[in-house]
Amino acid sequence: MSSSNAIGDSTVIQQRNLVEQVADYLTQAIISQKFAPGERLSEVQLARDLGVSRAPVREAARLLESRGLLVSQPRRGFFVRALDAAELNDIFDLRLCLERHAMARLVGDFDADKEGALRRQVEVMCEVAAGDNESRKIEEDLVFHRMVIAFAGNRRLLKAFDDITHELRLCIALIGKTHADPDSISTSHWLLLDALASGEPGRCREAIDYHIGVARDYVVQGIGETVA
Amino acid sequence: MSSSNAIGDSTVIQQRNLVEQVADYLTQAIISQKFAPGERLSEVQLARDLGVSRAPVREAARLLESRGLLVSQPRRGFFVRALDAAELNDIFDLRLCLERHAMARLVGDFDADKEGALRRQVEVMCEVAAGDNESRKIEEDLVFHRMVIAFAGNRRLLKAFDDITHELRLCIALIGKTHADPDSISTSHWLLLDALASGEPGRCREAIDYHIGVARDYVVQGIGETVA
DNA sequence: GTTCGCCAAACTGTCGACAGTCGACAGATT
DNA sequence: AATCTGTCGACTGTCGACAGTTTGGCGAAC
Repeated sequence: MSSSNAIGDSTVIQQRNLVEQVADYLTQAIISQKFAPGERLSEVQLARDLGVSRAPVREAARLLESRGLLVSQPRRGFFVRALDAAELNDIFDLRLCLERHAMARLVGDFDADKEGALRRQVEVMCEVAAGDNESRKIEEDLVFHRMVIAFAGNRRLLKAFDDITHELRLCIALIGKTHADPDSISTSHWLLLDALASGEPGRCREAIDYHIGVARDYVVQGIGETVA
Repeated sequence: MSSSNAIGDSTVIQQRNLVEQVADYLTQAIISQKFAPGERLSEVQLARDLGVSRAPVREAARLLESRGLLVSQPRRGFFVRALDAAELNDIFDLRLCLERHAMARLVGDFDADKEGALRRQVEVMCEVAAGDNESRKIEEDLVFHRMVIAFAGNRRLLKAFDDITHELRLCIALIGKTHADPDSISTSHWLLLDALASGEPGRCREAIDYHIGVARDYVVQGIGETVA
């Protein structure tokens, strides 16, 4: 495995699709704010920097466009997606829509296996929350929510969630920090688990509404500070 | 000036790039069953047939992949998406999830303008339902549901709906016919309108659950007959 | 008759190149 | 001084070509 930050250092990269590698590089660069929101990306320059031709760069860019990390203007090229407060609200509203549905579907056939798996994941999140690896916290959080949706049994629903996952990473990265309080994260997720274990759809809905609402308010407030 | 970027009244100079044209061609070919589900598509052959090079064909294929009309296997190429009953169920379940949410959001600020627009669309659907242009029926139906979601005011939600729209067209085309009874279509949509106009979230949910449920059962049953 | 291995054909992944188009800048004009 | 216009540079859209891989068929071995 070669270094992850640069693709075309000195060794030529093989085997894995160039498209995927370029896509990973671009994703990382966008998430880590190496490219500013709204910045224009030149295909030729990217190809030069990464030591590949324009074809894989174009395909990777199109892939990231479909994931909402880039936007393209005809004959002008690709730009890093810039999110405003309204778009952010929409994303979290859609997330709420998907997770509500998943919780409702899941509470119907919740069992010990699923509960155990989710419980272990929350424990992992608690461990990570103590440290200062911010991106790891985000990823483990997303893993939990993805598990909930996966357990709901609708693969197309899971795909829809994966689609907005990249946008979630982007907007969380934009405000530069996760939830301030580590305890609040864990308790919030324990509440989701309790609601599922209770078997009551009403409690599930309350729990997920509260959970997503807090996350949305936090991010929207954060983006407001960033802009202002 | 009334038309600064237009020549004449409605003729806008727009040179559609080859990618879009190829994408449209492929979409039409897939929807109209010109390509069988699961069939492998050769980039070179498509390029030859369409008189273009492989680059636009590849990009168009990638676009259709992101829309769920094609699937790609590394180093093997693109295949026409084949849907089974389970995937079909998942798609309609996700559609229900999205439309429920949109109805709930929309019923909050439903007004005469929106009601009028939706009413006119249903009337268009009634006119079309009398004829035998099947694809037109499907399109006008989708227009109605898209309007509902657009009126809900969440653009990301609308994008999620647009994403599954292509898959909906595909699976409706697979069973080869729309709802048998023209009257049932119109009444079913009038019910949705009445529910929205009533302002009661409960009635909205009932109406959309019934509406999508009927459509799903119809399609799932249809695909069962096709396979069996 | 079946299975394995090899070979040729076709295909995908990637590359470099060309042409048309867009935006910026300098010069001309009012 | 401000605006219009012509030119220039850079970039995207598209193309044809090459290399490595996959595929399907044919023949040999069991």
